[in-house]
Amino acid sequence: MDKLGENLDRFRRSCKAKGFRLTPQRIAIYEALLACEHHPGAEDISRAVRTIYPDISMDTVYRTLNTFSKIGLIHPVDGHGRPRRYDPIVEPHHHFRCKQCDRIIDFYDERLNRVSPPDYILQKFTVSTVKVTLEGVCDQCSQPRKSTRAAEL
Amino acid sequence: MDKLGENLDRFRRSCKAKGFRLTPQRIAIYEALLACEHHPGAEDISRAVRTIYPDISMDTVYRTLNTFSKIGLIHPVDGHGRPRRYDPIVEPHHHFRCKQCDRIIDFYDERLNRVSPPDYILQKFTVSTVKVTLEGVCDQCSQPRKSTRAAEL
DNA sequence: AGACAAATAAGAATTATTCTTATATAATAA
DNA sequence: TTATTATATAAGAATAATTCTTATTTGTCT
Repeated sequence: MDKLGENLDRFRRSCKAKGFRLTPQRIAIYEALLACEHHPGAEDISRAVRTIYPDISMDTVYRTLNTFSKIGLIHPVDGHGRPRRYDPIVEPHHHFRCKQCDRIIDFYDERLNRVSPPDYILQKFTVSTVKVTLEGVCDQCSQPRKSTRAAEL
Repeated sequence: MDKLGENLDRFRRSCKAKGFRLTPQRIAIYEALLACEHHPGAEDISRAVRTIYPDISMDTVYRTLNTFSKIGLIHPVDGHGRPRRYDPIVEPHHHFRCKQCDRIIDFYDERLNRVSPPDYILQKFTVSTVKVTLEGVCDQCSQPRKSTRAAEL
């Protein structure tokens, strides 16, 4: 089975397992999540899904993203965020965020996966996640002409 | 000079240097930033400043935080965030965020300061900041009784 | 002290998100 | 396969954080 199929399969199983109904809206939203690169927000998802279901409501998009998030099918990027953006990739990986166009680009690095907090922190707090996030300017925005900037400077 | 004095002094010089006026509101807001632990948001700042200037407007608080942020006197926590929270400490350090009470606790670690992105990323992107963020449950919230939780479970 | 650009207060406007309610529908069992 | 029922949905109101607009005030530099 290919990656997309695997994901869709996991999605169906997760819904079943938790007793959530497999509605066309949910399927379309999950497919849009997988298709949208650079970590879509509710608005991106809504736009993508509307090409198939023109009457989908924003509320459904938000509610569904929250639902998926609760089952662990997707993760909100950063923990804090508004407009909140989501990541449908659940395997360990890291993020680079472009300060200019606000794209968030995945990357994988074994070394970073193993970054660990200092002992005196581990003794005091229960640490469940360690996130390494890079910020800077992406390849597209570095080229003065072809920049696809979507955010303020 | 003590730490507080140093900071206030840097603050005055930064304002002068950029041609920003030294208004009582700005001074009060900057002092509140230094005094508030765990990375205050606009509401926290407003509450603190109101004890001295009861008529300060939320707009002034927001506008001033944006101004400070632009001069690099403070940094927004996380990059994305709403309610946005600020960090008046500009020396390199790291954050632990408690998922239960939402406190953000500073910690220092030389090893983490030296975490570096993989080469293939550095070749493609201009990386200006590397942030290591921990999430989990803090010491206060681990003690079932005395928890000071302020956020949803 | 006087002039002027910059900062402020007040409140309207905007944006992202959640809530409310009435209707529709997926899953289940008859 | 249809009837039942709990769950999901659409529509739009409500909320929260932030920004914008405008008229007024106030640092700063003469």
